Amino acid sequence: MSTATDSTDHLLEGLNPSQREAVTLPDGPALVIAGAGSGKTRVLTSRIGYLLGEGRARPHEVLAITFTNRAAGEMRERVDQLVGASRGMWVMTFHAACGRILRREADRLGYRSNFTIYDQADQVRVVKACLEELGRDPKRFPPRGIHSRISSEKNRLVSATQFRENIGNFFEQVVADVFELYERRLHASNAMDFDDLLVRSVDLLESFDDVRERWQGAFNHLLVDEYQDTNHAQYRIVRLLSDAHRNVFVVGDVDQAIYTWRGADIRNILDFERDFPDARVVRLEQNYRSSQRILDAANAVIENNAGRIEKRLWSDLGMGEPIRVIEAEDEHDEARIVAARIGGLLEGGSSASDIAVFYRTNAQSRVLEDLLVRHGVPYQVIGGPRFYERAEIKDAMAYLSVLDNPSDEIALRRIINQPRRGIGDASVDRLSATAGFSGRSLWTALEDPEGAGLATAAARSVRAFRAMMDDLRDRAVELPVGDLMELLLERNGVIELLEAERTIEASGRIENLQELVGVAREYVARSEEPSLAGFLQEVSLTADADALAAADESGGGRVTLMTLHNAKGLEFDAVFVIGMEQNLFPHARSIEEANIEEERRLCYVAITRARRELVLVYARQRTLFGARGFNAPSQFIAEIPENLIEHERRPAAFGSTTRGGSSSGWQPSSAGATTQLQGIAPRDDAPTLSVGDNVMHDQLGEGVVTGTADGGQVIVRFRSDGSERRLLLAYAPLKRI
DNA sequence: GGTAGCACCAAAAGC
DNA sequence: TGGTGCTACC
Repeated sequence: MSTATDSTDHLLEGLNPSQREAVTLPDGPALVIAGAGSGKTRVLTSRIGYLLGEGRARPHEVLAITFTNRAAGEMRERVDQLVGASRGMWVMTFHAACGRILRREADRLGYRSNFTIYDQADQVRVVKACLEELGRDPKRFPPRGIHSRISSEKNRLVSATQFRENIGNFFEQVVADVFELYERRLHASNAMDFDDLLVRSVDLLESFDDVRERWQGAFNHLLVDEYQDTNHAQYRIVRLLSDAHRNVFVVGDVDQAIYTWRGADIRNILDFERDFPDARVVRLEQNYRSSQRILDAANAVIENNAGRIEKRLWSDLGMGEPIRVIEAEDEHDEARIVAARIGGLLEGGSSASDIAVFYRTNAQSRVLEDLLVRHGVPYQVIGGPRFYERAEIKDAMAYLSVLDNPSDEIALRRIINQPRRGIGDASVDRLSATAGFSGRSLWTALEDPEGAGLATAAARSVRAFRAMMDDLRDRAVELPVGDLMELLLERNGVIELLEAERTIEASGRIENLQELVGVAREYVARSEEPSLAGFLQEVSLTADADALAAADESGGGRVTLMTLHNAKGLEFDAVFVIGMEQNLFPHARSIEEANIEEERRLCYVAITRARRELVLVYARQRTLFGARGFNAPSQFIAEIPENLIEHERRPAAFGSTTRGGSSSGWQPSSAGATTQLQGIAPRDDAPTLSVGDNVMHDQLGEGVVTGTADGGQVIVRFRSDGSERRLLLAYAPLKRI
């Protein structure tokens, strides 16, 4: 019998022997090799519960690291369900944990604890500004490229100075110059980028013995999920924080490492046993998700990779259905096949939410969406524009950033003339230059606009802006952040302006802003110590507020479309992978860069998402970037043993319009309503319409006239889809209602 | 200061 | 093909 006491018995119920072994391991380093669908989250949460139940750790002594906020939230929830004790426990991402540590120790590094966190767009903007200052042509040196180089150097803990010592060509020379300037600018703005959160934490822990000891003592158990996704900086943090107690419990799967292109270093997991020679290693190979046939396919494919830890998934769910491989004529045929098969599954009683379609590149979703709409299949696309990247949200957040940290020049520049208040680029440049001369911040320069040589009108606007911000800063002291947000939106006049616009887009923006106020209120209600800075920190580390939440809540009853990368961690009864072609998947770029192994891992991830049914589709020809091309079927198809596959080949297409029953009644809608009406005789009973009239269109439904134009044109916004169309009065089937 | 037109480019995306 | 970012204009 194990040493489990009554309080921990229930944590081990239903675990298989390997899972149980992992959960109950003694203190010391541990590596859990967790295959897809092997219950790793369960092992992690049970392990935490077990440590608490055994009295080996108190909640605040546990640091559990995940890679996404979502995963952190789920883990916290499951720990709560298990032992109801996640309060005070650090269950969060690397970035959030580092941010928290850095806020407390900021002064050691010459930062103020209210430092701002720049997101990707901010970072690129700074790079661009640096290039301009250095007089480098952004065409020859694209800011995004320079930025990504700087970021990858930082993730490898290479400083600007170290980088300069090893430059080999002119491009790197420019990168080195920008790198140095970029770091100085961020520091001057009391700002950190995402990489800084990790890099500065390493600096902090390495440079200050007392700080290191304090944080090493703060936790006595460190757990890391998705360890194969750690980059070098994160690896150093794990080492630094676990050095004293060495209770480091990492879970991962090399075969699911699909993020090396963004800095993840699989050597971290491959070398774990070298780093910790006394590490206990547990393999979780029993899969609770898929049929054996699906696992056989996954195993066979991944065995072609060299750099891996030997592992073979098995399941007791039976052999299941054969894997279907289908040849399509082109991407339209492919979409038709998938839509029809999905239709069949739905008729057979499957739930749409149990079905997913994966593709390598986002652009592939479009054709399929068309077909699903025609077939009346409800679907959702994961990915796309994110809540916190929308302009109005970023503007509102920039206001908050300036209120909290007026040194944040990027944020200040963003809002100083937003909404328009007559402070143009020229004025801002003057203010900034004046500030630069006297070594002050742009914010300080706003106190004396005349001193910077601004004209009276501009100076007045600057004073008014500064007065408004000062006032808001005063209010920020007592006002909860939700109320503060509401107040500033009222004061800066954004809502009023949007309301005046009276367009669909504007009311969408208002809704977004209201949602943001709601998010802030919700933050205040939920936090132990709500603050403006805390809210900013949380938001800047959250990128996906709506996309994934929406997937959970409104996702019921919808087929899910997403990229292969987004599929990690999810599972569906039926999985379709489209675009199974050489050059598309594996992607041409990966082939060029000899990165086939990572693409193969992506394929492994895709296959192992399926519970019962897996359909792989390739097209003989496809239009890419406007050009038609032929590709061979993906090499990964050939890597699946033939006896697991059932091939289906459609008879050669005769002409696409006559195929597919449910799409037959559909009429293609051409781009503009005016062209659609070509060849129809003009009518003479056309109504006279003016702006504001409500109208009815035979095909497009109800709408409102928003303008008129020469040649008898009328501009109508339709209620059904919010689209605005230019119609010819003489032809359009319109009547006033 | 706003936008129409045009040239250019094109993988994936967490924090 | 379609989205984006810059220039040239109003």
